[in-house]
Amino acid sequence: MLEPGDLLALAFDREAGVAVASRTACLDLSGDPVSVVHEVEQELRPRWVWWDRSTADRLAAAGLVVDRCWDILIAHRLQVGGWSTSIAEVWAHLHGLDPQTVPQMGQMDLLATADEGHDVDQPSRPDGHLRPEWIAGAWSESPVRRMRWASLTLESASSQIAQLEAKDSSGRLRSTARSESAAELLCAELERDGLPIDETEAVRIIGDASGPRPRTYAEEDAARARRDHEVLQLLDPPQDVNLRNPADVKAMLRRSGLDLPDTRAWRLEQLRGTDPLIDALLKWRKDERIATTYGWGWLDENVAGGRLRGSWTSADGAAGRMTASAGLHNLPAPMRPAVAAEPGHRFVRADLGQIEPRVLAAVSGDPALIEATREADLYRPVAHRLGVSREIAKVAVLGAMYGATTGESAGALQGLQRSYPTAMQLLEHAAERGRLGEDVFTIGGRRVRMGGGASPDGDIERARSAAASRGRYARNALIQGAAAEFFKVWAVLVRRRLRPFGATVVLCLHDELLVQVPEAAGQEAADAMVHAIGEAAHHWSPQPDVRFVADVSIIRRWSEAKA
DNA sequence: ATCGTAGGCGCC
DNA sequence: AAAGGGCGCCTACGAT
Repeated sequence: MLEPGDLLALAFDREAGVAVASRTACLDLSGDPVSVVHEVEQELRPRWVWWDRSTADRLAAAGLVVDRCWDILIAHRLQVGGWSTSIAEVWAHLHGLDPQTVPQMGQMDLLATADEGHDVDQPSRPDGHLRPEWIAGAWSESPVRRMRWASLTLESASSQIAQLEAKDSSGRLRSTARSESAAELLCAELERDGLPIDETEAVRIIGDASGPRPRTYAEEDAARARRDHEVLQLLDPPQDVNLRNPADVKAMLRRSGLDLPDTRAWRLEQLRGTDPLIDALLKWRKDERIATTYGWGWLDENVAGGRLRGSWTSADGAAGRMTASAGLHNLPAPMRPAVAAEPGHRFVRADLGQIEPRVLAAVSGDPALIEATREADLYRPVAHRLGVSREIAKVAVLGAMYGATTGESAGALQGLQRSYPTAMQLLEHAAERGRLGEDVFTIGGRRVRMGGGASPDGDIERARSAAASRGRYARNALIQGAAAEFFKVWAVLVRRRLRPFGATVVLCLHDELLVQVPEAAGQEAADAMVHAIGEAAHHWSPQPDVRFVADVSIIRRWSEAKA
């Protein structure tokens, strides 16, 4: 029988059945696959191994909760960068097969012929590649196939772990692969559960911004024309301007005596109050945003049964941030009152404070910056040390991490280099690699691809600008990527530690977690979320003395959180 | 018609 | 205070 051990490969298909493979046994478990997995989870607490998100999705759909896992594709992407990959490619990689010869799904018919005389109950073909039809689902068709699939899953993970440890003896890569795997599982659950929405409130907000729900296309056009008219009526010689065309808007403003390089909001915002046209245009854009992106169509398409659902990826961004669709990551502030805990429940919202400079202190090991993290407001000691205002210090630190070169922060940059040389050197080194087109690596071991080096010929100015852009990108990726890794360690710990309270994570937002919890458990859950920060830092931070802080509140609506 | 790109804005 | 990094999603537009 199965014994307590670390890795336990899982071939799970609710309809077909379930097989598991450990180092000592391989079983096709008959009966109810859901209760079987549940029992094994409770009794053995294994680290479940699977190939990709499809297993996480199946577990989520079955309502199964497991804690520890290893997602082979997630671990692979961590090492090769943000490129898409597949089971077939990772298999080929692990077995030293030529990636060019990986069979495609479209070739299945041809392969079936070429396969004649071979045992199609074997997962791999004579040439060593995995059978595409197995990957597509044929692995689950019989007990023997399920067991073979579980076995090769375990073998693949084991050899992947061996390769990964040979590359990184610190164990950091392995640790990142674990937390990133759990984050991928969390994404499957976020996708299934969605974010609680008070639909009545959502309807009210959308109605206020874009007018009542149109019943016909004509009504929709009329509402659109009404919004446009608020701006166009201010034009002295009456003109027909397409407000949705930036070039037209720029020309319109020039005719009104405003010559601007572009029409971006921050630029117009500085002119607010100087010209009614500017104010009207800014209001038009806010309303237009709600009407087009977060209006009736958005509500119909993404909100159902009191939940806003979108797709979640755990590391889609270049530097490994989580991404989400359907507005989950960019819901305008005026719409946030619609995000409301369900009856009898509360949200616990926690966001990591000043996460990027604290992460910079951790990954660089800069002693002076580590010292600054001891303060709840890190920018204060930095300002004191530089002899500048807090605001200037903040802009300078952020500018150093984003690659700003001009403006007020440029002066303070000198001071940063003198006071925090270790941190600044780390950033500068990353920027230099980026300019040269060389990949950089986050502290957790994620490869960030720089996509092609310097172009050999052509416009020198363009090449210079592209190199500078890559430099800024690399500089930021190191920090943003590390922050994303730390955040995910925290998020998956919260998922596990808060489960006894009946709490579920309902939103992950780069440095912010929103958890829904039964009303009575609010305070305990909030305390546990704060405690999990220290635990996450213990797991993740290369520097034990770096302090991470959070702002936590127990609220009914997302909008109630502090500004 | 369908595609990719650019400008723009929402959030972090 | 400056306008730098990331993503998703909108519209318009030029190329195919």
